[in-house]
Amino acid sequence: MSPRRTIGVLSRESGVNLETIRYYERIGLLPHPLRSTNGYRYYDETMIKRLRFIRRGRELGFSIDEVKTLLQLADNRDQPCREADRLVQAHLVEVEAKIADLMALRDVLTQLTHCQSPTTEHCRLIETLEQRRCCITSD
Amino acid sequence: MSPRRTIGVLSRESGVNLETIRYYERIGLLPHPLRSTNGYRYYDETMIKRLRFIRRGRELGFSIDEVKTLLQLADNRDQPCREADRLVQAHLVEVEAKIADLMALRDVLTQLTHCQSPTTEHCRLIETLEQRRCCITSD
DNA sequence: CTTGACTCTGTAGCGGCTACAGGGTTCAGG
DNA sequence: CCTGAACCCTGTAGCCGCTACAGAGTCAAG
Repeated sequence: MSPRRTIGVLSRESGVNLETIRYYERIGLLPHPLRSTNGYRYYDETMIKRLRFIRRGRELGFSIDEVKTLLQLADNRDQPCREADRLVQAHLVEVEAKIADLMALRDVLTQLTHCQSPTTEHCRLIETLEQRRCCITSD
Repeated sequence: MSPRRTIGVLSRESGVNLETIRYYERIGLLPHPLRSTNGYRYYDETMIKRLRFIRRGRELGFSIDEVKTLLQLADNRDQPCREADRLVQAHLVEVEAKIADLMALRDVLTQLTHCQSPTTEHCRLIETLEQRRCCITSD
């Protein structure tokens, strides 16, 4: 008999932090597992898959709620793919907006680098913070 | 006599949320203002500048602690500009890393869009979450 | 005198974890 | 049989940077 899959084992197998697993259970992202008489959680191997699914979804930047939806979609395979596609599209729009924001920010910061002023009296950054109307236009 | 500058007025003048101003005072980013006998905070016009400075620093993505440092630099103009430059550089590195991350993410997401599968049985996103090793390489 | 707009303090919530404290359990080595 | 390490448990608090109350006091216009 292989040793039973406690939370620590599952954590190592799935690559998800042990405390995070308990957190996911608490917020309803993971089902309540079986408990031994000593109160320990024991998991079957389907939980590894489920946690990896969650981890990948999070790595792709989906929120917990979105991951929850995706899990439901994965569990009910007869539903149309449109919902998943919609999530991806919406997320893609957000990511692209964030990229644009950061690139504008990068341009401003680049202009502020390599200021060789011996004092901050004429420091570009400080002057920018004090005088400019607004560096980032959107919002 | 113009009406005294209460926190609400300062909020409107600086573009910083009223509750945020109180929060900044609490964490030591803003000095304690004068108080009237009724307990109301009253601000002089230098506070507008200070708050705008903070707001712009935040818009540029600097953390509260970094903004605190920048405020000190702005207050002590005889110090070399190097410290400010160092902050900008470090921040720029972070921003560029984040852009790179998001662009990789965008590429993955783009590949996942426009899945026309009538069910999620062969949905690209779901399959990706279930099967792929890892979409984002770094970490 | 009332009404409504302001102000105050203190605390709790957001997301997504992470890190304890203070206890119980299990197992291997001596 | 005992000890100690390595687990496990619950519950709560902290992180960041705000934001949103509740419940109270204050002020000025009509």
